[in-house]
Amino acid sequence: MRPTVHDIAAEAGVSLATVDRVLNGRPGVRRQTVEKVETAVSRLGYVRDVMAANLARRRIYPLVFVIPAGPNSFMRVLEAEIAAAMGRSSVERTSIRIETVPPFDSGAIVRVLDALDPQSVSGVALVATDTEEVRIAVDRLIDQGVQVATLVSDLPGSRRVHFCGIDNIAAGRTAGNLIGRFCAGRPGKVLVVAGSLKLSDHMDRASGFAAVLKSEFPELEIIGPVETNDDADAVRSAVGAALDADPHIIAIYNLGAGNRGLIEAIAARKPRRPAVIAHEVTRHSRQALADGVFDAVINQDCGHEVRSAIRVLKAYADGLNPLSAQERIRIDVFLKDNLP
Amino acid sequence: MRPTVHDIAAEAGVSLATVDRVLNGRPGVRRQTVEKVETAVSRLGYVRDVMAANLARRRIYPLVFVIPAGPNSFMRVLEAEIAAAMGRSSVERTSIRIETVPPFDSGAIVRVLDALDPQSVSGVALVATDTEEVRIAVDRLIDQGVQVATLVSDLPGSRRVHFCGIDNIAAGRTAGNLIGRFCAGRPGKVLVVAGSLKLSDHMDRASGFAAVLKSEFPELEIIGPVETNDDADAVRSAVGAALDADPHIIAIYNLGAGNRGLIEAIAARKPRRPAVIAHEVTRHSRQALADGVFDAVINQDCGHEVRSAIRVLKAYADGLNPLSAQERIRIDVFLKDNLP
DNA sequence: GGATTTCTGATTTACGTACCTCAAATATTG
DNA sequence: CAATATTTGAGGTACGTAAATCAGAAATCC
Repeated sequence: MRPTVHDIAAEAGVSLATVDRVLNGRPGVRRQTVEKVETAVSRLGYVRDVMAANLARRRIYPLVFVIPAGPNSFMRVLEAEIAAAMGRSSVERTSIRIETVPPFDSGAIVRVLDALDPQSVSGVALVATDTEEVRIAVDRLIDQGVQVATLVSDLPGSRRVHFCGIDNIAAGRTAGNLIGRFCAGRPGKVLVVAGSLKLSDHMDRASGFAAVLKSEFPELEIIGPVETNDDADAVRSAVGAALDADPHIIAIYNLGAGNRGLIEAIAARKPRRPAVIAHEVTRHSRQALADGVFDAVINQDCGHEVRSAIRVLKAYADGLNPLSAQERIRIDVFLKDNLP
Repeated sequence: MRPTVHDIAAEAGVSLATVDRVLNGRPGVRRQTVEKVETAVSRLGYVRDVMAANLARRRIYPLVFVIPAGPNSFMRVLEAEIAAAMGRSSVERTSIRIETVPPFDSGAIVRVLDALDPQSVSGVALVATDTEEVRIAVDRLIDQGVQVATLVSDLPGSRRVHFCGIDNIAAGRTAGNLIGRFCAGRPGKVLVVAGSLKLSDHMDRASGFAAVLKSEFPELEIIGPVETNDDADAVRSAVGAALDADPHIIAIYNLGAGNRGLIEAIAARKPRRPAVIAHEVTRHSRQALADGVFDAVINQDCGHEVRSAIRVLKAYADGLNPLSAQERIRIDVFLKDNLP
């Protein structure tokens, strides 16, 4: 049987009320007594029954998700996953709010973060733009006792408790390795398309990709990265222009969004068939895989990311450590055959 | 606020005791009254607070995992994951027992299943051998009210509530697609190595692989599948013999265990460098990826499988439906760059 | 030494559900 | 209609914790 607060009280020779004060960090207990209780806790291996505790304190976890607005389908899928989590909130004892901000606008993120009431929010998950002002706003929230996790794009140097996303350098390397093998020794050029190199995730993918090509596939030469601000139309014209200008392009790596534009650009140049790798399974990329327009899609499971963010924020709010293996987001590689 | 049993009682115009009898399927309630309560439940959207319920009934979930013994490293990793889950059992309110049985021995599985006391076991997860006697034993357990889930290898035709594993046909197709692209149009032969075609997962992988090669890469000819009973030494000699006998083998797909033997066979024939795809990330396959001996490894996350099995069995034991997106096991594709 | 202040104990109520008992109401049977 | 069986109500205790109150004990101050 696992020990209860009663056992702790008996073991420490104090009353239940005192144990409660120590466990919940309330004042009014002498240092000596605190230690007695703490040794009893560790001797008996007591762990608070979170369910009973939540029941007793009628706890709910007020969480806020800060994500970019706009047409980016990945972000819209992310939003849908958050909405799905909101549907489970009564069971999971959460109360989730979504705040959308204009994409690539760190000022807007800062304003949202600063407007939060630290008393009534226990955790925040945000898709971060990697700028100093966001970093500062995040650290300020943390100082106010709010748990902050980054989602999809990390904020290195901040004190966020967790990053719910993939290792984007490794993702870029994976794309490089696949492109290299798909080209199978044939020399040529690889067009790299990015959204914005101000996003740390895009930057990381580009550098991982370049590193692998340089060291393992020197016969492939990189063109780009071309920046498109994740706009499908910009992707279409950029890719189209590049393909028309250079017949030696035998592969394309789109490490950002705007897959629709990429698909259109390739479709308009039918007979050519470059090896194509893109990111994120969406309606468009799924179709492109099925049609043989994309060869592989690298994906992060945003359902997993959202659920993980919720679990992690709840755990930290309770002073617990999340299960790291469960919270690691995989770099999924999808061919048309293993699409979920 | 979510509704409680009290709200249901008030809404249905009956007493708390009656609501309790209906919700927990206890006798002594007129059909009419049952219906009154049930309409109140659905009108208010009542869902039982599982935490409070578990607290009240001091519930623990006694679960049994039935897995093969023997040196198969994947199974040993699986066992380690189960052991890790046992370490969390006080928090998760589970009581987990592991039963190991000789591999490929359906009689032994049946004996273990038959020996279970359905009163004191709420769920069973088993790595099934696909035979009629196992199917019958599983269905018998289910009739006795025990929740049964299959793990890693499914038992089609049985009434198991859930399969915690991957779609192995799709996994085989994925391997075929990758091998085909890695060979990039070069004609040649592909050696397929299997453990036992009596395992439905191995059979499925083989057929998925063959289907893709036939339809999309007709320039590749399949040799095998060679059966090795998942024994590394058998794999080594079989692969070695095949490579020596046929210089046209340009790729190898090992869809079963025994990767150590595969690595040894290839290492002994240094200058040749076939494209190699294997299954499951283990110590050996991880090293082989890093060394460039394997090109890709297809993996199922067995930590995920174990955690999922536990969640699913608990959910069904409570009469709830698990979250399907969360419980879907991915077909992971690992190159050396995206290894976890 | 008395008045404070600080600490501690004892006790109670509550969370939402399970499960038990006992009595009362209603339905069924002979 | 009485006797019985079935159904329902009312109320309680328990699970493990949180949080509150109130009274007493101990330490500190002047």
